[in-house]
Amino acid sequence: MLQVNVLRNNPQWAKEKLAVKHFKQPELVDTIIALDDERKKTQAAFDSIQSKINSASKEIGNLMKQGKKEEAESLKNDVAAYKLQVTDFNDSLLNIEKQLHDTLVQLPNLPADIVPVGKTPEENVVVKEGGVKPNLSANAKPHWDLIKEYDLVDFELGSKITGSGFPLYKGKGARLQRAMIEYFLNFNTAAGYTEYIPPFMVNEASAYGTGQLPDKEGQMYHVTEDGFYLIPTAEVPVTNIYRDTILKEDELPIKMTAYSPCFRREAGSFGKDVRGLNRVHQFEKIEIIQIVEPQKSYDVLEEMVAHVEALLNTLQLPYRVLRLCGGDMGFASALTYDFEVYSAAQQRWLEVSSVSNFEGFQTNRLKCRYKSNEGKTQLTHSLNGSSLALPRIYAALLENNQTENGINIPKALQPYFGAEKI
RNA sequence: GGUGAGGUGGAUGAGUGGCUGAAAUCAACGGUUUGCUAAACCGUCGUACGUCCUUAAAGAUGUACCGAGGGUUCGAAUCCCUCCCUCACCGCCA
Repeated sequence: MLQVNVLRNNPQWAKEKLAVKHFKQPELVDTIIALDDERKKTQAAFDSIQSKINSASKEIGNLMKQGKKEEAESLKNDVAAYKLQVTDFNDSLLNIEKQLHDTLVQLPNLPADIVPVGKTPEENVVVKEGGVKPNLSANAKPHWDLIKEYDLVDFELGSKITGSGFPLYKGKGARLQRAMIEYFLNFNTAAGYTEYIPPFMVNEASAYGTGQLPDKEGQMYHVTEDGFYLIPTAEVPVTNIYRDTILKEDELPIKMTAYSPCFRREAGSFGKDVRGLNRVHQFEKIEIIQIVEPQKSYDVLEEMVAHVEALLNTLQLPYRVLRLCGGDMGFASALTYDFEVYSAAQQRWLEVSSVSNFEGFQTNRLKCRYKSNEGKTQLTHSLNGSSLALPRIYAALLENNQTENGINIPKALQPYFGAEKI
C-alpha cells in the first residue's frame, strides 16, 4: 500500500509511474488525495465536538461533587445534543477512511526509475548471463522422462493421494530434494541470514499484511473452517514476524531465511508449462528476506541478487538475470530481478528466483517501522527473494546433467546427497 | 473438547466509574561524577490521526488507543455482551 503523502507530494509523477505498470486508472491518485482532504476535514470536525463532550463531562463530574444537580442536568442535555452530531461525523469519518483505504489498496507500487518500459515478458531486459549450457545429445530427455526412468518422483501416486500437481518424491528423488533444502539453507545462513521454520498456514491478518489479500485470494488454499490460508511462500509468515513493530536502527538490517512448502492453486494455468515439475500446486522453496533502512534498500537488492547468483554458480547451472519490465512486475514490487535457469532438454528458461525491493509498500501495510538513532520513526523497506525454489532447479539439474550412465550431482550438493550421481 | 485464571506502555506490574495516557520498579537513552568500568545522582523515555506555529526541525494543542469488536453511562482501562489469544489442570493424541 502506497503512502498517501507520496502521492500528495507529486501526483503527476505518481501517475507517470503508474503508467509504467500499465495501471488503468491513474485518476485514482486524485480520488485518493480528495478523500484524504475530506478525511482531515471530517476528523477536525469530529475532534472539536468530541472535545466539547469531554470537557462537559468533566464539568458534570465537578458539579455533581458540589451538589449542583440542576446545572449538571442541563449540561447533560448539552452533551446529548453534541452526541448526535459527533455520531454523524464519526460515521462519515469511518466511511471516508474505508473508501480511502479501499482505493489505496488498488494502486500497485510505483516502479523504480530503471524499470524497463514494457508490457510482456519478452520486454524484460537480460542484465546478465552466467554458466555454460551443456551439449546434450540429440536424444536427451526432458526431466519428466528422467524422473520416470530413475523413479524419482511419482506424479500419478501424488494424484491418487491428493490431486494433480502434488508430486510424490521417492527414494533418491526425495533425498535430492532434502539435500537441496539443507544446502540452500546452509548457504543462506553462512551469509548472515537467520534461519526460521514458520507456520505453513497463516491467518487473515498475515495474508493481508504481505498483500496476498485482498487481491490474490483465489491463488491461496483456504481452510475455511479455521479461517487460515496455506502459505504460497514463506515470505508471508516470515515477513509478518515484524508486523506492527517499531525496530531500533541498530537492529537493522533484519536478515531472515526460511524453508517452507508453498501451496498455490494456480487457477487458470494449463498447457505445456505445467508438464512435470514446471508448475505444481505444492513445491518447496527457501526464501531470503531483509528489512532495512530505506536509503539502503537498493544496495541490499544488489547484494541479494549477488547472493542468489553465487548460489546458482555453485550448482553449475546456466542462468540469466532479468530486470522485469513494468508490465511483468508484481503488484507490490518497485524493482524485480528474475533468475532463470536453462533447462537443456526442454530448451527453455525456467524461473527459479524472483528478487524484489518492495520499498515501503509492504511495510506500510505491515506497519513495520524503525526509530532512527536521532529518534525519528519511519517506515522500513522490505525485500525478498527465492534462494531458491526447488522444482525447476530439480528439473534443470536432471536435464542438464544427464549422461549415458546416470545423472551427475553437482559437487556442492554431493555431501548432502551422499553420492556423486544418480 | 471441558474447567479455571488471565490479557495494561520495551519488561515486570499497580490501577473496579471522573483527579489515569496510565503509579512504581527495571531496561533503554542523554547528562553529572570517574584514569576506565561500575555505582550514585539528575533528566528523557508510547503510537496514530488532526490543528496551530515553523522554510524545516522543534514546540504548543485536540482526538483516539489499556487483546479485538459492540453495549451501558453525562463520563469506561475499570461495568455488561461476543470473539480472539495466553497460562494451568483434565480429556485426546504425534
